[in-house]
Amino acid sequence: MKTTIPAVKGTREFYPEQMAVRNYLAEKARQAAEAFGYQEWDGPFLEKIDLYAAKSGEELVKEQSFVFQDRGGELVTLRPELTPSLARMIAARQNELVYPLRWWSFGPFWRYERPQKGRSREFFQWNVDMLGVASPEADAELIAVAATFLKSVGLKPQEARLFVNNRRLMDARFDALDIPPENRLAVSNLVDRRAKMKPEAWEAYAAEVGLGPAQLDGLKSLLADKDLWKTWEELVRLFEAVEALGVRDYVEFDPNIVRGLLYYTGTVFEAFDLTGGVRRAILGGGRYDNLLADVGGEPLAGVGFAMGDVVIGIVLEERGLLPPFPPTPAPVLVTVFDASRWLDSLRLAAELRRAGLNVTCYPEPAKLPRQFKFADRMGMRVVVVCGPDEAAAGQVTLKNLADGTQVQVSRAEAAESIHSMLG
RNA sequence: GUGCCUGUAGCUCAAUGGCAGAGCACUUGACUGUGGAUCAAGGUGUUGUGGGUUCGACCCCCAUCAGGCACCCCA
Repeated sequence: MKTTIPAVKGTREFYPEQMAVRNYLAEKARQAAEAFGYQEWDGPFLEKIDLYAAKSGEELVKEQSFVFQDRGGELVTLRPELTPSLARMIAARQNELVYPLRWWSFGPFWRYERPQKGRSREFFQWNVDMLGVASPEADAELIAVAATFLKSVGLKPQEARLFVNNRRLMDARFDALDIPPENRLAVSNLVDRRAKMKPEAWEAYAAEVGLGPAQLDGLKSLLADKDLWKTWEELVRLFEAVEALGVRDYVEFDPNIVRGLLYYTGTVFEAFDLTGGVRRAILGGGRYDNLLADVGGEPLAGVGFAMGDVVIGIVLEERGLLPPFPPTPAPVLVTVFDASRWLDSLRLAAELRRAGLNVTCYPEPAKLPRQFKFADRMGMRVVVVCGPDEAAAGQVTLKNLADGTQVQVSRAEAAESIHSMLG
């Protein structure tokens, strides 16, 4: 026992019940993306570190990447995000691809962080992007994909919501407050930080950033103005489109959403759990119209979002929204009565499989109570017994574990009876 | 990278500085052709590791390792 090697810090082990959750999330993500016509794609899991040097934040590359030297001496990293791979792959075939391009992906990512609630070092992320369209209506579609997903996993508008803002709007308002362009990043960070700080500390931070009392008052009333979006055409059109797409109740304007990533140029949005639990964003995204040009491609407008599997998993777990997953994919157990009937049980199981059923045959002769208990604990629904009595009569016994009833039928019609028992 | 908290049975956790325990789980039986419920019986620990204080340490002190939570950053 003492010699066991623990799992790597920040990784998660997917026992069958956790694997079922992961597959469930991936499947719901697929359905939401495909309902809007997005194509599935993926990039490499290993990339050269240089790919991220250009556009990702300094910290992401220098502090949070799993970097190592390969045998050829090259510095490679387990991918910490997908967007740079997306930009490269699109730039490489920019003239051949069909626009507007709608792509989605679900796969593993790694970031060397201190693990905590909602954050692990190895996680899965759903990415959805549209390139080639610069309209607010395109932004609205991405928001609708996200809202469709939230709805499909059972989250109601009063439980989870997408908060939307626009960087150009905020920049215009910062200008109106005489906040110089070189201070915008610092002020954006200030806004981003507000929810996590005490008011006094936040105001002290504001002074540090260089805001005067009048500017601070202006900023505070700006951030309190829930109707600010009505003054900005892009957002007016976005909300009209969101309404037309049928997800308006999942979307709300919030001037406090700015997001950390540098490459967002217009619309930005984040989804949060409204019911407490986790204070982290479930998903986040926005418009990035300069990214392709920044990696050497022709200018190409883009909008997209990413959702990690960890936070949404916690939210659904805490809200009791995860459906029950049967432990086994086989709802039928064929018992082995004794050694003399062993091979016949194998034959019977094979017959049932040929009839389209997923069937587990108990792997050895054992007392029936043990075999029934096994079926019960594995969540099976029908147990098939073919002992000496049934065999002599050419029949099998079928027991329905849900209600305890059982019937004897001829072996030839066993499969059909089981099908009808399973509904 | 910074701060706080926690390491005791397979799991969740007790134990004033004085004999290391309970629940759950597990195995067996009551029930040798039928699961869940109930009852009974069964055994499991280098108290994370190394040192120190003490007549005596799970408990106090130091170091170390591991984990959790928050910050940072972000999905």
